Amino acid sequence: MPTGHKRQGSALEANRRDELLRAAARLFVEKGFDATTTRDIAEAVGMRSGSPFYHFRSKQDLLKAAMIEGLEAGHQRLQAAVAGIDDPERRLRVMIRSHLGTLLEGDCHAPMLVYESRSLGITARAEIAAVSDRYQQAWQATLEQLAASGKLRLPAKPMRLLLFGMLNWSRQWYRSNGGLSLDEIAEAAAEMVLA
Amino acid sequence: MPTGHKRQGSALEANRRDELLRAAARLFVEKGFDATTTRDIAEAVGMRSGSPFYHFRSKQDLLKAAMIEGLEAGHQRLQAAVAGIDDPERRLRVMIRSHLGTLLEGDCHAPMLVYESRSLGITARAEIAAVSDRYQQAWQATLEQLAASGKLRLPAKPMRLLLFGMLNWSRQWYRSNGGLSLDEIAEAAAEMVLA
DNA sequence: AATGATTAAGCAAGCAATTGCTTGTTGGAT
DNA sequence: ATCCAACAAGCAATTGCTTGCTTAATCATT
Repeated sequence: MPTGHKRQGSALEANRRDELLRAAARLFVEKGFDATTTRDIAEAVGMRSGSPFYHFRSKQDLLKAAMIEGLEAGHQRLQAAVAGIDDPERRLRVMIRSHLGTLLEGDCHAPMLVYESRSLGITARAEIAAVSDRYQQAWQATLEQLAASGKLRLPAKPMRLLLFGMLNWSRQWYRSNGGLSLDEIAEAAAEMVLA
Repeated sequence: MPTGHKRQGSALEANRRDELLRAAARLFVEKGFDATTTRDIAEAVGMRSGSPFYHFRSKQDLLKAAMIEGLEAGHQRLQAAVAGIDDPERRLRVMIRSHLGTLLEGDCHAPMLVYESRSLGITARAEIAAVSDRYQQAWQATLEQLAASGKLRLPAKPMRLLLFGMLNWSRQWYRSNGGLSLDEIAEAAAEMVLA
């Protein structure tokens, strides 16, 4: 493959860096940012205690990178899910289901890292807020479309805030093996939003 | 005052202990449990770094006590608010407003400490869960009453979970000086719950 | 192709600061 | 005289992070 874009060294580098990112995200969500030591993260990927600092300048940098990566993965998943769906009601239902998926499925749970924002400096917090805002705007647009045709029980903005509360808070009580399924939660939430 | 139940020494003790509890609760909510040092707490009430340990055996004990105190204060506020209200719809509205009050008004914000449960040992977590359950049951009862007369948009249990999500998550975006007021949030939430 | 220079990636060791908590002591109210 | 409440001082462990070095892979030049 003479036109390969990556030398082997670079590929390995990216892999290890991603491993660190994923392990850190998992541990941060599991135990919280402060309760997770850089030694925990290193051990999780089989490195020595100081080695992660070759890939990331600081522990906070690691958190910031994990948050941005997780937010953008969720954003792309959302965009892919709604692609080609024109009916706004149907689109909202798909968005709700997609959001619950990134929030509760798999082992990453990256969106919940946003809750650890306070561990970051103000400049990093602003970066996160910018990425997060783009995600919110996709929702705002769809909700306003629904509100315009009288299909929402509340104005778009308060509705968005309350809806995100319902969805995000589900991380506090959702258990994958019992109780409501993701589809059921999604349908229940949609039921409350739509008039 | 021969029948006084408290000597002055005890009264002062209780005062200082309560000061510690309130300061700790505020700091824990503000910065998180791990990011708050026992020195922060001591300084907040004008003590030296080791003195809080005269009143509390450990930092975790301080958190546990603050959580229980906050939860029970909220519970009493709720009970007082609904006393004598028989109409279940009216009672739910009052409960929602009361819950938002304990959550967002004043400077204590104790209910949000529940989110710091993971910093506790399992036995302490169980104690907290027990107190928290009593609070939830008051809601469950009222919601079931409403569901029985067909006034709920969803069955009582999922409705309770989603409702608490809407309300508790409001701490993430509510600002006392702009946007929606507590009364407006309460009304919007009630609107979504009731059929 | 062979050789020397450079770099990527990580290890070993440890530093400086912080942390929760303990110990022995002291002033003041009863 | 007694004892509550707090102080002064510091210990032991942990923490994020740094430094100097090693190993292997890559690159440039002959």
